[in-house]
Formats: sequence, structure tokens, C-alpha cells
Amino acid sequence: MLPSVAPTRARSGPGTYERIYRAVRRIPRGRVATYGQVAVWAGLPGGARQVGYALNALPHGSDVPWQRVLNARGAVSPRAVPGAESVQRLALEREGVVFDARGRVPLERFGWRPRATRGAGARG
DNA sequence: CAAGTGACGATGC
DNA sequence: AGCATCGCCACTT
Repeated sequence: MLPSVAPTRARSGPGTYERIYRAVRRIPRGRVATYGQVAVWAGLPGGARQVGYALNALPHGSDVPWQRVLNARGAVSPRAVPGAESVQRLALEREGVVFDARGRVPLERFGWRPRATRGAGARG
């Protein structure tokens, strides 16, 4: 549809952050995803870190649900600004996401899977 | 143009 | 189970 301006950059390159934002926007409300997952969706396998940097660069009031991105452990990653962690956690809890006593979100329950690999699990 | 700055993840012990 | 180390790359000054 779009006049593909530069399809060459299969991974990384200018505009990478924007791709990451688009991937994050795909996370539905009440669900969470890991930095690694978002990186893959954005076409940056192994670029989990870049995802974090991109989210960090988000302006206030952006429509990107950055709060739905957690680390591989399902926990809110510690940031430089104290208190900001609770902000993310509260934002998620307002969506229905539940944290356990360890401050982690059970990804097996809230982790969003764009390709829901059915067949396994779902036993109970 | 060069250097500094970050919201991660897997591995080795 | 916790800590240290390496790899990763765009953006800002």
C-alpha cells in the first residue's frame, strides 16, 4: 500500500524507534509483553535493550502503552527515576493486570501472544 | 564527527 | 540463587 520508501533496512537503522512504538501499540489492554518480544515484533531480534531505550525516549502523553512492556522476568525493570516503577505497576493494575507477592506478573497468564501457540498448556 | 547515555537478555561461576 | 560480564544500537549533545 505505502510506496515503500526504504525496505532495505530489514533491521535497525533510522526510524527504529518508531517501529518499536508500533509494536508496543499492538499489546492489548490488560496484557503485557517483554522487551524481547517487542523487539522481535519490531524486527529487532535480540534488540530488547533498544526497546527500552525507545520507550525511555517517549514523551509524556504519548499513546504508546509503554506500561505494558516488562522484562523477561515479568517484572517492572528498575529505572533511574525513583518512584517511576510504581507508576508503571499502578498503570497496569488499573488495566486488570495482577502482580504477585514478588512484584512480578505471571507472563503465562497475562503475557500477550500474537500467535497464541495453542495445543500446549491450556490444561486446566 | 566523536563521545556519552540508556526501561535488556543470555551466559558463566 | 545472586553477581559480573559481554553483546546490542539509536539518539542527543
